Amino acid sequence: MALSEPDSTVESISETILTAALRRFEQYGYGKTTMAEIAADCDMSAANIYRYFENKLEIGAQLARRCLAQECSALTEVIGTPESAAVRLEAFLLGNLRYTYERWSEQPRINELVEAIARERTDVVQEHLRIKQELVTKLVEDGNRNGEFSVADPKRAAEAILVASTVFEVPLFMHMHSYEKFESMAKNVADLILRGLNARPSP
Amino acid sequence: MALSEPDSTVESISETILTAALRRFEQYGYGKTTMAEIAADCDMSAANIYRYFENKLEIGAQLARRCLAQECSALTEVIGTPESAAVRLEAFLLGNLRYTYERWSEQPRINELVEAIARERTDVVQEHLRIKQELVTKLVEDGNRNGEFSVADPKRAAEAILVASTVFEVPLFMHMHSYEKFESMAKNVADLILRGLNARPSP
DNA sequence: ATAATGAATAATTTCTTGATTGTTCATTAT
DNA sequence: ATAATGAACAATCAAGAAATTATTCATTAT
Repeated sequence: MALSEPDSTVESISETILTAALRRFEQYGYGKTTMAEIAADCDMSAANIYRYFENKLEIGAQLARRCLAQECSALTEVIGTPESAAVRLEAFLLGNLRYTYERWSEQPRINELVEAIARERTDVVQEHLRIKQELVTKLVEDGNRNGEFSVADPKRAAEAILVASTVFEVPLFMHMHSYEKFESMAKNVADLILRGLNARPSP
Repeated sequence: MALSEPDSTVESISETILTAALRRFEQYGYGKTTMAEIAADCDMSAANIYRYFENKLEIGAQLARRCLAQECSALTEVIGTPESAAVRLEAFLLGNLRYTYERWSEQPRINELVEAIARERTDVVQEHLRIKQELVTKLVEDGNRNGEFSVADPKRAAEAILVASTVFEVPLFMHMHSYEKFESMAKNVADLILRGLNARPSP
């Protein structure tokens, strides 16, 4: 059961603990796994974990950070494509949705972790949103640069875009519609954001 | 304690019950008020309430419907203004936010009711959203008519607008920011929706 | 007939208590 | 010194009993 980890630097031991915790959280959920179990998986005492992590919630927070960072890097790829900014914005919204939905439907346990963190470690979520906003800001600036967009305040626009895509980011909503319905909603929102409502001077 | 209600039609008695229930729900919350208490306020037995309502949840559902209908009529007023469609759309988003925020901060008990209904009577919420979508559809069509907007599918656009304003409709989010912050977010979203990201042919 | 009730039942909630678990710390090993 | 532990303590959780409450229905009033 023990994870093989020959090193014994603080980093590698922390890593061992995180890996063990993740395995437990995935399989049994955050609430049901005990510090003693995590410790046993690492061949150490529960008390010793506290030399590496402040408490259980902090272990959860670090894992959640990784999980969310993974999402961000997936979205970064989507955004880094050589497509038009418009296409990439829609891909961002759809990717956002896909990630949330798949985590909700395929890893309900991990989702339990994310919800606990959202409740008790607001800072982690805030930071995640900040990073996402940076991503979108970059995308909008990109669109400005190549003439697709003409947005005066890209940061402001990025914030609005994130706010508008809240439904696609929060697992809580996922039970309300089918994936297909959400997909159609995301496309509609992308369309709305891209074109706006204003009439254009017709040529 | 009894509510004065001289009539004895089914409607008036139902009304008496609803009024008593609302007073209890406002003061003590949905969960804490008992059918016996509501009945006592109406000078009748708990059993008799079941001659007028299927069960406690149905009383809650009817009150929630009224509460939500009140919101809709407030928003209808906002939309019925002789302002431009753009101004009215922003007013709609801000009104939406204001209603949610005030109910959350000033009537936390009633909010408890709304949450119970959202969980166990999805139909009531769905209907509310449908009506709201109609409102926005009208507004968009209005904008189309007077040349402010040029939206091919107003219903579709209205759906997207509602989806994009989810944060302002769900009490659950209200604790995340101050009212001022939300106000600024709503304005940003309104701006985004109205103008879109696309570059316009500059005159 | 219709309206209303009290008593009976079923479902929920609350409370209590024991066990489990997170966390600390004095002590032991390396 | 640093790393690790077992024992102790406090907080939380779980199970089941007790009580409360929603709901039904046979019966009584109007």
